[in-house]
Amino acid sequence: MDFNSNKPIYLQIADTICERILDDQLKPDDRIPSVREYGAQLGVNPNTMMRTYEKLTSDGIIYNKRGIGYFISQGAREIVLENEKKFFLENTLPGILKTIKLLGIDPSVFKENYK
Amino acid sequence: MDFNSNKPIYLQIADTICERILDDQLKPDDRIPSVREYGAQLGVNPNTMMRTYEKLTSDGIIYNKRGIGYFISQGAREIVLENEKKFFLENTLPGILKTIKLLGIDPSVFKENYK
Amino acid sequence: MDFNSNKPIYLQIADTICERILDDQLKPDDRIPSVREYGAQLGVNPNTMMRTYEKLTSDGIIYNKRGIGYFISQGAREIVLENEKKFFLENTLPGILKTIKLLGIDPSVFKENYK
Amino acid sequence: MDFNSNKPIYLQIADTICERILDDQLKPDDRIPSVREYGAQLGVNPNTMMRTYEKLTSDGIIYNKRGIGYFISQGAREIVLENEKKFFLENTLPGILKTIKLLGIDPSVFKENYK
DNA sequence: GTGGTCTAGACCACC
DNA sequence: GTGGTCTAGACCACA
Repeated sequence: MDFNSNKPIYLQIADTICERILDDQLKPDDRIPSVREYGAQLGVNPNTMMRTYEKLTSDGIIYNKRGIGYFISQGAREIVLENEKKFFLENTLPGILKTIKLLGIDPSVFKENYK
Repeated sequence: MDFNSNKPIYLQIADTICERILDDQLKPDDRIPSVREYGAQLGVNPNTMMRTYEKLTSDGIIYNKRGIGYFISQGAREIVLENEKKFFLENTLPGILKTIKLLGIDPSVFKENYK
Repeated sequence: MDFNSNKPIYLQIADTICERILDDQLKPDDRIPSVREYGAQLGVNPNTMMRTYEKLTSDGIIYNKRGIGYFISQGAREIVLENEKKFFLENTLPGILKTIKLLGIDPSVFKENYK
Repeated sequence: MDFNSNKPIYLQIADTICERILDDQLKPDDRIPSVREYGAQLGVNPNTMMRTYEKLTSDGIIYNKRGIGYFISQGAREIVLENEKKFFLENTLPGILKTIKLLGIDPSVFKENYK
């Protein structure tokens, strides 16, 4: 957690969870800690955790059983991958291409540094 | 101008100016419009324009003649290039490599889409 | 059982029981399963079942013999019918009329879909 | 505002705004009050207002200009109508039909009471 | 125990 | 002035 980042904490936490899903550390129907528990763990207010969980729920990545807790959705990994892929191709890639062209950087740096 | 972007408007405007410098549409000692004029043009508050000019001034990209206006600095193009190159190699590149690896994107997309 | 519905689970279960009463699947003095048994059947906490039974008891729809179990009351069917009729005419109907008027839905959809 | 309703306040407020949109009291690009102003008006915490505005934004009904305020979206009325129609046909109608059948209510009550 | 909603008050970036 | 995020603490319904 970077408390000074310009990226909201609740989204940073969401990202962390998404990464764990991609890594298969979190699998469908796994329970994730309660807002209170996780909040205490991270030194963050339960309300902030709640915002994270709301966001992930509306994205279909986790689901809720009332009074019990939050769980990873069935299609979670696919949704996360899809989101990130989309974000990359739409937002990141065009900027990159424009930039390296402007800066005169050879596009093969990517292949060379790719391992 | 994208008023809903998460990127501050004043930085979006700064970017626009930097791009014109890179394109040689703006050359050293060219005068750029006053905050009022430019602001009216873009439908933006003069205060916001002022922040743009302050930022570019502190970067050494433009300079001010009191009572006359703002002008492109001598080394402007080089500074802009240098800034962007540095930013790209330090901040953007590592993230890109990590991401495309995670998403299973072939690094040759860059070469293919490069024109 | 829909664990994500905004309707409490204990009320969903109560509704299920009421429907069986209306259908004559459950008749006066029939015994209904114990909270443990029924709870296990539905994958629901016995506490939740208890709330269902408490609610139905206070409505006079079921009654309890200590140490033996819960049973359907004599007037159960009439009570359920009465409750639902009252609820419908008081709460549901006015909202429906307002809504279909606003949405421009023809009130004959009811007659058409009624089978 | 009904502070004792089981429906969250922030959703009640959202509904109010949606109704005004349907009534054409609020038209595209109209500004709605700031979270502080509207909150004070309704005797509600600005945070609660914020939740309302977040919800409506994610539904595409209003949009935000940073530092300026929230405004009605172009397609707002259509979205609201669509949402309510969908909700009615999917959630409300089936229950109604089931109920009136069970209760032995003649479906022509709708036509008769419709004005 | 769990989540869901709400308040009060704070700080920040941006216009 | 605007929204956006966060904390602390409260109360409630539900399991």
